[in-house]
Amino acid sequence: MILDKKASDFSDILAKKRKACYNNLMEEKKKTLILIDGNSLLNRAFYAMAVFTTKEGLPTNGIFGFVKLILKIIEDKKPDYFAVAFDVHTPTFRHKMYDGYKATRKPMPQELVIQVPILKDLLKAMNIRIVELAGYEADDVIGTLSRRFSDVETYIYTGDRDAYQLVNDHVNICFTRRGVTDIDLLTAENFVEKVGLEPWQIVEEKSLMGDSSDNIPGIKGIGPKSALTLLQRYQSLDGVYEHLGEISAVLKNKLLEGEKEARLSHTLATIDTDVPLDLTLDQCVFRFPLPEEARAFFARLEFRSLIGGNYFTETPKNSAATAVVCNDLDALIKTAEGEKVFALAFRKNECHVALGDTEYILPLRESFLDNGFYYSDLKPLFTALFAEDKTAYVSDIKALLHRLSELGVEVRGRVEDVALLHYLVNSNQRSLTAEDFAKDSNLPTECCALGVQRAYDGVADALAGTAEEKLYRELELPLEYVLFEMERTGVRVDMEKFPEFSEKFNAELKELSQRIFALAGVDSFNLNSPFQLSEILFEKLGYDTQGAKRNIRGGYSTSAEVLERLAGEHEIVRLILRYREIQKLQSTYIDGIRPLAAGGIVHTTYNQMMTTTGRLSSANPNLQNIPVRTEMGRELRKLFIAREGNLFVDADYSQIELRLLAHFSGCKALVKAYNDGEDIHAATAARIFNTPLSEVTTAMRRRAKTINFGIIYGMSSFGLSKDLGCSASEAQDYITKYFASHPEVKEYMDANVRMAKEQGYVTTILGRKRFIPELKSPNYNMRSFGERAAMNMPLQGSAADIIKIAMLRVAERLKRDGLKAKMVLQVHDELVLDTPKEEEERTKAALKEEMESAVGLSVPLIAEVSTGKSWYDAK
DNA sequence: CTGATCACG
DNA sequence: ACGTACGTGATCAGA
Repeated sequence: MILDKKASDFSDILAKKRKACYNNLMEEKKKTLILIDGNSLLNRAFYAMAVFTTKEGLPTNGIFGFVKLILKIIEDKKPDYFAVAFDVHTPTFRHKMYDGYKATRKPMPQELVIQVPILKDLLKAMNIRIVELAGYEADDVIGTLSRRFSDVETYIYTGDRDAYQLVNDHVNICFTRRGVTDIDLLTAENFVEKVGLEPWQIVEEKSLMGDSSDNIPGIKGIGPKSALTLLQRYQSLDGVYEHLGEISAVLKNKLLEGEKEARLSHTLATIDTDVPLDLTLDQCVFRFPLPEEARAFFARLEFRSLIGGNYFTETPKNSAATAVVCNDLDALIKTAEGEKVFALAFRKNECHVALGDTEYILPLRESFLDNGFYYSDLKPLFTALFAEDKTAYVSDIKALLHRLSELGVEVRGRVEDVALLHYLVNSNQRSLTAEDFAKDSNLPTECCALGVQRAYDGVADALAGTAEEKLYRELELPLEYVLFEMERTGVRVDMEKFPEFSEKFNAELKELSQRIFALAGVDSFNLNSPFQLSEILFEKLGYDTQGAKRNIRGGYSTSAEVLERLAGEHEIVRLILRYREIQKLQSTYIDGIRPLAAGGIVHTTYNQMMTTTGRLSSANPNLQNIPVRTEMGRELRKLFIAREGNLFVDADYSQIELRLLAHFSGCKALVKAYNDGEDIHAATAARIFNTPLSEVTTAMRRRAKTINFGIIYGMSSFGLSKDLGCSASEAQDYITKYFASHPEVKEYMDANVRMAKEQGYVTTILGRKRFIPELKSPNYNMRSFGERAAMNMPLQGSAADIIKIAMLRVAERLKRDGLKAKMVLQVHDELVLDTPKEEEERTKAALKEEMESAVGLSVPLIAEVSTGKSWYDAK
């Protein structure tokens, strides 16, 4: 018996139960009405998180936050009636009465303005009533409805304190602080306790103290404190003026002088609860679940996390999908043997296998007490599944290969990876999980394996014959196997060296901190706290901040860049810089890596779906940022050693991105310089400074080198000036000169930006795409960022493409030539092999050849090879 | 859980 | 008028 309980049936029952419960509540209780101040909450939601956009560049963060709030309200309050009120942009009676009304308010940013009409459309799709009336604000509309519909329990959601005045025995305020998730509930019972006043006194309070956000004047010199005291004694504005005689002279004077403003403010702050609205309660009926159009709308807005929820009428497609818990492994293996295709996913403590339209859930046990299977029990199942005649659909093949290799199962059949395929379609979305794919396919999360398979089918059909498909099939998918081998092999580390470094570093840290404390004249402070350090340097010692940037909490930056400017004059700053350097080496590289090097081997994880450009990234530990730039840091590379009897063979692409720039732009000067084997930075200097090559000084060469880097990053004069240590105008001068002497580079960069704007994306040498929605942003900084990314990605991404090709070729070549070398590291433009000494020369030659012939460019592609017993020596 | 800082290409 | 190089990951402090 395979079937234990049909999980899908089970979830049906739960859904029915939930609905029954919901209906019961509705009948017993007073009905519930939700009123939302649309503008107020959209604002809150917008500013609560960073702007994010859809793939096409439409900002949606405000809408997303708003919708999340609505879904939470639906869950918490189970509303029977629902309405969202919006302001209409025509002058209201308040503007007519007082020119200054809301005059100080900042206009909505463009990114928010465009979200308003979309939010309204979405609310319509969700069947939620929108109310607005020219000449009135959302507040007035809400006030009116809250008074008119008096036999329902009303909850008003707003971030505007004005609405407090509406609280009564059937009207409650849900006040949102910081964003929209932190909600403060105000009711008739708790109001006085929380606010210190009666609801109606809010108007009295505002007429005294005013309201800067609405630019309501109030009385000059009266703030929240005195307003509260006055009202607690005399209740109202009228009461205050009736008892002027009892009030101190100073305050009395203020009150007399400001009486006119106070009376005006009173009217402005009073919410109109009698707006001529033509709306009945029945027109605000809210129905749950939400209509299917709402789901479609969510999908269009790319609200991936929301479309899978149980908010909607039904799951239209995929109704054939069923999930079952399996407890008979043998029967499942039999079933599997009869299938040609399956999907596999891991979720929580479960292994999911999809065969046909059925998803089999195998609970995994960690201890004797758990139910389910031990992982090792699954070996026969996996052996059957990964047989030659079958195709597997999975969502992270490399992780799977590790799991299978632990069990000793060999992959004989075909394996497809949806997550990888999806990454090639949109590199802006970080690696997706099997559950994400279930959501994408409108499946419940327990059908994650089916989700993987259906998502694959959907994407693969759409990609047939495209560059993405080719990249996937010929580059990225085969590379998964190479990376898997690299990770599994790992890098040998010299365990004996850790304590040596550690002792040296710790002793020096101790001494440095003592000297720093003494120089600062304090017992001690936390040197690792930038905040405490800035207090010592810039407040206690009073050093010149030299316009150092302030960070968010008002402290001055203590970055190396700032400290280095002070180091010349102050011994303590030099010591701090040295402390920082050693602390970094100790914490990140010694303490960080040692525990990950069990058995003398570190196994990093290469993430193949992380970056927007196509590069790999490395984590746990990150072996792509081992120090090299300073001698002390570089010493740490002695930790990484070749295996017994072996050597590291290390090859670096020489200036690959600059060579790609020459190739893509066709810049005659660059192409010629590379083909003639010139020193590229010196040659650039000669052209920028209009000097014969023989007269280029080292200083000129250094500048040219910096400029060459700047070009690759889509440089600005400001950024360049910072690196060059010159003024922005001087830097601009260099840029002008560079582009004048390399006009093709200018054209190439412009073309990249233009293309990115026209088609929405840029591409690499292999056709890898990066979408750049920032280019459509109304925000200048975002757009500028997009332009720089458009200039950089084709270079950085093509370099990534090329080294990936090289890795495949090297792996094949080693196999073909019967060499025992193992690839162990990739650092963007560098490959490190661990090779038996006897094969050093053959391996060196093979590595260099394969790397240099990975692609044909209009300039030579050079890899510089070296060898050594440690990574330190192999340079 | 975010920001500051700093390691790499 | 206004902030700024491109791409990553790890650690620590301090809400």
